[in-house]
This record gives sequence, structure tokens and C-alpha cells, in this order.
Amino acid sequence: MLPNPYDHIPSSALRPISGAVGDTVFHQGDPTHGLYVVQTGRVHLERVDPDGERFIIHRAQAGTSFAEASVFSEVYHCDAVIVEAGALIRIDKASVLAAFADPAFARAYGRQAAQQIQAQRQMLEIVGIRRAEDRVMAGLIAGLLEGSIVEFAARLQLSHEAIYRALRKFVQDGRVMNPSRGIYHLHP
Amino acid sequence: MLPNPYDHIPSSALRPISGAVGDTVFHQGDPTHGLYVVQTGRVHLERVDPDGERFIIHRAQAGTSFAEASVFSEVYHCDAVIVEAGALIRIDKASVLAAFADPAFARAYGRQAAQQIQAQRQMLEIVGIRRAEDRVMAGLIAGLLEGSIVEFAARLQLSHEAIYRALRKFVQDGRVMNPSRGIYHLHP
DNA sequence: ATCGTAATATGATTTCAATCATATGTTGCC
DNA sequence: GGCAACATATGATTGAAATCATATTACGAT
Repeated sequence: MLPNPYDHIPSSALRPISGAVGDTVFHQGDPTHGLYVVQTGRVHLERVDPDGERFIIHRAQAGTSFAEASVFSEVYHCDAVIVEAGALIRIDKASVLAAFADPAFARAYGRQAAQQIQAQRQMLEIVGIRRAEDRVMAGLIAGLLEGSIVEFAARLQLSHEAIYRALRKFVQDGRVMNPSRGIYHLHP
Repeated sequence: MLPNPYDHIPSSALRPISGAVGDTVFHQGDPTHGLYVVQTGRVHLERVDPDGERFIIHRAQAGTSFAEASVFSEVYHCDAVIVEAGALIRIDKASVLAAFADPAFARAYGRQAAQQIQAQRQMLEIVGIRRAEDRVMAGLIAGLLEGSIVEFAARLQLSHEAIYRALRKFVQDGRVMNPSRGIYHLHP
């Protein structure tokens, strides 16, 4: 996220929003306003099915944006619900569209989008690997083991126990080094 | 993909490529050339780990593009291998970057990217659902059951047997209609 | 028409990851 | 220093989905 595309948008177009847990930033079917950048807190995008059952489309973390697609469409079929209090910035739809006339914004946006797409593709391939061991190895190769094993497990959508077992196996097989408790990395 | 961003690129910048199964379009670490559009056939993007084991980062289908991120970086850490013979188009890196000066291209690219990101996010949430029944229901709600059950199963990363069982359950519970063999849809 | 292939559909069995249980190590805090 | 909360780590059990097996049906090619 080095060259943040939103640096190229005039600050007059940025609308700060603060919200409490449970607040709905926008509703499914609302005429859309623009895109949102999460500065702090967490937001879930949820879709409500005909039976009233709701399921989560996306979990937006601090430092990420959401509802980008709404800039290009009349309606957006999600509720955005604040699940951890924080601060958001809303950028007007028209302002985003106007910003595309600035090649610097356009390229920054394109770069960010392309990287995100690539990262997501990789995640889809990785979580599609059935065997826990293979998935963990793919995660290691992809450099996803940053931070704790618990976070790594969440990223890979495996239980942390499954991660420990796979790592132990790799260490026994000499494929992974475990220089100290909680530290694992691939043999060079 | 209605307004295809690549319609805005001068045809002089489009380089047709044809390849046979097993051909490598580009190698990991090659200086990058641009992005590729798959017209027919299929291409895999693979990464080779230190042990020589290769794992698939992405499967590019006909009608999709790949290596978009390479436009913004010096190197791209994948091999692109043709797994089904077909025709590709390569668009020069410089041509893509230049095209961002055209607001029509920039917006079309932004729209396409935003939609793709949204779709991928949704897929990540869906394949993250553990229970087969819940995953199938989420897939139905998301409108992913287009075409055959086998394709649906592949999209959801479940065995087709698991799909049939879940669908049968839903039909028994009256949540899904099965007007004829192979046809399933949600009750309104 | 019929042959072959693939999709649809279910039942039986196996596998493997989740879950449960438990212990130790680590970190921050009053 | 001692306690609480959490991460690390493994073993035992369970459960759910994959796999295997087997029909039936659809569809195109010859």
C-alpha cells in the first residue's frame, strides 16, 4: 500500500465517520455514496438472504478500504456493520470517479487493485488445498507465517493444533527449522 | 466485464501469442513484459519453492487476464504454463501504464478490478465456511450455481457428492426446489 | 440405434482435521 | 512476585467430508 491512491484525492472529498459497535454504516439497497477507508476498528459487510439469515461477505480491517465496487454501481447488496468501534473515512462516489482523470491516482489505484487481486488469488488457491500438511507448506512458501501460529492458523483456515502437528512433522523431516519455541522457517 | 478495459488500448499494443500444452509463457524472475489476456485455452501460474516443489498460484481461464500486477513491478514470481492449448494476447507493460492517462481506460479498469476484488472476497468468505451444508447454502445465495453441479462443487471446493447430499437435504427441508434432474434453486 | 463418456444421484467406508483435554511456557499487570 | 490471559505444544476422541462403489440418466458421436 506504499503509494496510497487516496493521497491523490482532495481532502475536501474525505468525510470522516465515527461509529459504535452495531452501527450500520450503510444498508443493503441504499443508493450508494462512495467508498470507505477503515482507519481504526473493524467493519463487516453482510448480506441478508430471503430467510433472514445473514452471512458475512467481508471483514474489513483497519488500514483497508471497502465498498470500492459501489463507486461503479447504483446499488450495493450488503449491509456494512461496525463490529469494533473506530473511525472511517467516506469518499464521495463522484470524487472517486473524478479522480480517475488524474493518471497518478489511476495508476496508484490500479497498482493497489492488481496487488490485492493477486494476493486474494493466492489465498484462494492455498485455502483450496485439502491436506493440512500441504496447506501449511504452501502457507510457509507464500510467507504467510508472520506473527503468531494462531494468526497463521486463522489465515490458513485450519485449527492451530493442525498447524502445530504439520510444523512438527516438517521439523522431524528436516524441511523446516525450529530454532526456538514458536519460531519456524523453511530450510534454505 | 461489460466495458472491457482493453478495448481502450490501441490495437498496435496487442501482441497475439499462441502456445501448446506445456509451453511456458514466461518464467519466474523474467523481466516482466505486461499483462496477458487469455482468449482460449487455460494457463496456470506456478511458483517453484526451494525444494523444486511447484504449487499453483492461479488458474487463468479463457476470457480472463493474468499477471496484471507485473505491470507495476520489475519481476513477477511465477511461471506461466499453458495447460490447455489456446491463444493469448500480451499487452505491453508500457502500453498499459500509458493507458492510465485515458480516464475511460482508468475507470473501466477500476470498475473491473473492484468487481473482481469483491467477487474474490466473497469466494474467500464462502470457502472459509466449514460445514458443507452451510457452504452450499452460501453458494446458492451468492448465485454460484450456474452450470453443472460438478462446476459448482469445484467452485465451492467440495466434492460433488457433498453437494448432492446437501442439496437433497435442502429439498427435503423445503428450502430448495428441484423441479427437474440437475436443476436446483432457492425457494422464493 | 448403440456406444462411450460425463453428469446425476446415493449408499458404504475411510480418512483426516476438528474438537476436547491437558500441560507448559510466556507476557503483562497490579 | 504472583496471578491472569494467552501462546505453544501434544495426545485422545469424534465427526464430518472425502473417497470408493454403483446405478441411472443424458448427450454426442459414429
